[in-house]
Amino acid sequence: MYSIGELSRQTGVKIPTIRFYEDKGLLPEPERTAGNQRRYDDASLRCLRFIRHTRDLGLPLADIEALLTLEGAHGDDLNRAHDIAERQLSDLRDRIARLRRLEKELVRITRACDGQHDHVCAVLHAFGDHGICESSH
Amino acid sequence: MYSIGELSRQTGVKIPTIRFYEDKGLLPEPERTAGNQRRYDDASLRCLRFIRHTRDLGLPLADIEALLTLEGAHGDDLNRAHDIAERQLSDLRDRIARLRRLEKELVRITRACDGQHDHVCAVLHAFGDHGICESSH
DNA sequence: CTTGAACCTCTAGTGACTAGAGGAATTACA
DNA sequence: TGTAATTCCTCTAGTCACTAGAGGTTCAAG
Repeated sequence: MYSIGELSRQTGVKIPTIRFYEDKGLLPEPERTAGNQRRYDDASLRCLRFIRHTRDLGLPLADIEALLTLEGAHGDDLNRAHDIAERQLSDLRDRIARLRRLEKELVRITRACDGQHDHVCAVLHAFGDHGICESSH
Repeated sequence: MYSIGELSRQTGVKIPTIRFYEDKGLLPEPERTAGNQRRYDDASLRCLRFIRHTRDLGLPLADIEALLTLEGAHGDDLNRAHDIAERQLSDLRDRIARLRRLEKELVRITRACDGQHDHVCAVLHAFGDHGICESSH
């Protein structure tokens, strides 16, 4: 049995966030002491680790909830879990591609006035200048 | 002179968002018609395009505001603009590196049950399994 | 048995919008 | 000039995923 603080230490999830997940129905309501404090078991620990990990992967809480209700599912439901993962992957690839384009442009911008800022810095101009960049974003 | 709708069409920024920027002090308060509707000039249009573009680059509104107040600045202030751009670039590179790691892991996860979902889908297991992945995130 | 750390609930704030209600102004066309 | 459609106005509240703080209670160690 863990207190909320211990659970927090074990998982790296902050205490208010744990309570927030409980509130949202992602984490099952734990037992309580006579004094109303939360006491968690290993199932809760695993569940919270699952949430933490999937959050780190960038899944929104709604998707995580869907996955949690699918646990131990069979047949079609499993396809749904698979779908969530695939959709997530393609989202991720989009995000990466987009950021790569922006990186290029930021490089251009910072180069624009590297070294001498004599009079008018090109950075400000470059920031505002959408026309220069090759890709529309 | 543009109405708010026209400005929105020209820049791709949604109407409520334009008003929101004005509220936050990013966009100067425009003139109004006798009937209290906003009328924008080309300076506003340029300003909004600047905001739009820098937002697309991932800058938070606070940084954008800082850049806007630096417009036409000299000397040390220009270094600040440069700093904002450099900081933004390194943030961006961090984000990209992180997402690349996550991509790898999502690939692993989706591969885990490609094809046959006979009985227990490995996706769910893989999502929860933090130990498998090479990098801690 | 006392003290200090950890816990409780509840409200409100963050960033960057977005949606909707309820009403007023503008524009297009007859 | 009339009227209907469209656009605009302000204001409030909701989104997501937390985070911070107030004010009070309970637990664990010495």
